[in-house]
Amino acid sequence: MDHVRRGEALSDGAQFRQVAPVRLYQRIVEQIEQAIVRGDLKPGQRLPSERELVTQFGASRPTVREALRVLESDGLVRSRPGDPNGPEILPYSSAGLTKQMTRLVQFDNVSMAELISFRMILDGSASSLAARLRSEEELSAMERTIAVMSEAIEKGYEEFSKADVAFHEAVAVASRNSLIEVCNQVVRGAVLGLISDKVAHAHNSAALMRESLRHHQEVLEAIRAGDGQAAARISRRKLYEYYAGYVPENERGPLLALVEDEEG
Amino acid sequence: MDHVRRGEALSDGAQFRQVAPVRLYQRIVEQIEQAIVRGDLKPGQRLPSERELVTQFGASRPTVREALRVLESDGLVRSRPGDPNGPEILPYSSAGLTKQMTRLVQFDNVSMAELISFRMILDGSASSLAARLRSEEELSAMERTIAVMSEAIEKGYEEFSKADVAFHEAVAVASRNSLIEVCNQVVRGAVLGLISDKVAHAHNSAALMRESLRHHQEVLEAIRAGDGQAAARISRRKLYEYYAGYVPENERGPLLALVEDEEG
DNA sequence: CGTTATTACTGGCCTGACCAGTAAGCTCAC
DNA sequence: GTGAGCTTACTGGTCAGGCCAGTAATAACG
Repeated sequence: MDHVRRGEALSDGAQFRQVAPVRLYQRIVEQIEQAIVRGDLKPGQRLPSERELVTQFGASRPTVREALRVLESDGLVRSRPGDPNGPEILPYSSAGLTKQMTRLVQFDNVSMAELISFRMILDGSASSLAARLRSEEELSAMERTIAVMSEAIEKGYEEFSKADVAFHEAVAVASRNSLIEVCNQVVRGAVLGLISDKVAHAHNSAALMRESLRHHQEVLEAIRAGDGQAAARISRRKLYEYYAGYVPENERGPLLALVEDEEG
Repeated sequence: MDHVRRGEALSDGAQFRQVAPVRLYQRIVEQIEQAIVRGDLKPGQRLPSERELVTQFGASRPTVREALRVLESDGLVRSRPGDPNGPEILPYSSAGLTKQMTRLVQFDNVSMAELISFRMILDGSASSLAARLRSEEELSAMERTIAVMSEAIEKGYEEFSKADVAFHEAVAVASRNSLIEVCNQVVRGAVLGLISDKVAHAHNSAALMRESLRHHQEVLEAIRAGDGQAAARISRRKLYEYYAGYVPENERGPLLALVEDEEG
C-alpha cells in the first residue's frame, strides 16, 4: 500500500499551471526579444550572422532560422541576403499591430460598425485632449494640413485624402498620447482598407470634399479655442456623417449613442 | 546615340512602387493565410502533414517549417508532435493583438501616464456605451461581479482584484465592441504588470477596497439608469483616483483633462 | 469483447551542402 | 596618387536526407 494515495497527493498543495512544450526556436525568439525590449539591442544594431548564432545558441541553422523568421514576421528584425553585417534590428513600427487588427476585423467578424465606433472614440478623445494640451507649433501644424486640404480639393480625392489623414495625425500627435496615435492610425487604416474602393468613387466630388473641409475647420476652431468637449463632439459627428453610409442601418445604434453623447 | 535617353524613359509613365524580395516561406504563409481568411480552412480542420505540404508546395521541409512557425506564432495554426492528423487550424484569438499591443507599450516607451490616460478613455467609453446598450442579462452579470467583489474584500486583494477585472470585463462586453474589449484588456494588463507589486501592498486594506467597491457600484448605478455621461465620468474619475499616485505629478495634466471633461 | 502491443505515421531537430547575392579590400591602369 | 574594376570571403536562401520521440489507429491478444 502506498503511503501517498493517488490523486490526492497534490490536491491541496501548491497550484500548478498548465504547461506547453517549449520549442527550441521559441527559446531563441524569447532571448532575442528580451534583449531588444531590455534595450541591449537597439534599432540599427546588427545580430550576429546565422552561423554565428548557431554556435552561440547551440542549435542548428534551420532552428535558428525558424526563430529569425518569426522575429522577422513580427517586425523586429530584417534579414538581407548577402549582408555581411547580419540581420538588422528594426525600429518599432505599428505594422504588426495593424496586421493583427486587420486580422481581427477579417476574422472575428468585427463589424464595420465597431470599427467606426472605435474610431469615433479615439478621434474624439484625441481632439478633446489636443484642445487642452496643444502647443502653438502643433496648432499651426494642424492649420497647415487644413490649408493643404483646401488646395487639394481640385487635385482629386487621392490628394485630399492624404491631407485628411495628415490632419488627424497632427491632432493625434497633439494629444500627447502615443497609444491613441498608433491605435487611431491602425483603425483608420483598417477602415480605409475595407472601403477604399467605394469611397474613392463616392467622395470624389468637390462638394463633398468642401463639406469635409468645413467640418475639419470646425474641429480645428474648437481645438484652437481649447474647448475639448466641442472638439470631441464635432469630431465624432463628422466621422459619423462621413462613414454611416457604410454601416447597415440596424447597426448604427452604438454610433448614434456616441454622437448624441454630450449633447444637450 | 540611344533612342531612349537614360533616366527619362520612365519618368512620366506609370508609377512604380518599391518591391521587396519575397521569400519562398512567405509565399507559403500567404497561401495558407488566404485559405483561412477565405474560409476554405475552418478552425478545427487540419493541414496536411509537413512532408505532404513539401510535395504540394514544391519546397523543402525547412522552408515549409519556417512558414508553419510564422503561422504558429501568429496564432493561426498549432503543430503537435506526433499528431497524425497534421497541424490544426485554430479559432481566432486576440492573443496576437495582445502581443503586439504589449510590444507597443514595452517598446515605444509608453509612459504610465499615457497608459492610464488610454485606460480612462477606453473604460469611460465602455461604460458610456454599456449604459445605452446593455441587456438585462449583461446588467445582472455586472451585478454578480460586484457581489463577488463585496465578498472578496475579506479574502484579500488577490481575490478582490480578480473580481474587479471581471466587472470591467463585463462592462466591456456590454459595450458590444470587441475592439474596446480587447484593447482595454491589454492596457489593463500592461498597467497591472507595471505596478502589481506596489499595488498589492498599497491596496491590501479593507478600507481601500471598500471605497473601490463603492465607486464600482456608482458606475453600475449609472449604467443601470442608462446615463452614459455619468457612467463615463464616474468611471474615469474612479480610475484617476485609483492610479494617479503612480504617475509623476507633472504628468498628470492629461489625466485631469479627462476627468474634468464633461464636468461643469 | 475489452485490453494491450504493434506499427506507420507525425513533428522536432540536426548535418552538410550548394547557390546567389553583398561589400570590403585588392589590383591595376591611368 | 587615385579612381574604376575585380577578387574574395563572407552573407542569407534553399535543399536533400536522416535520426529521434511522440501519437493514435490498428492489429494481436487474452
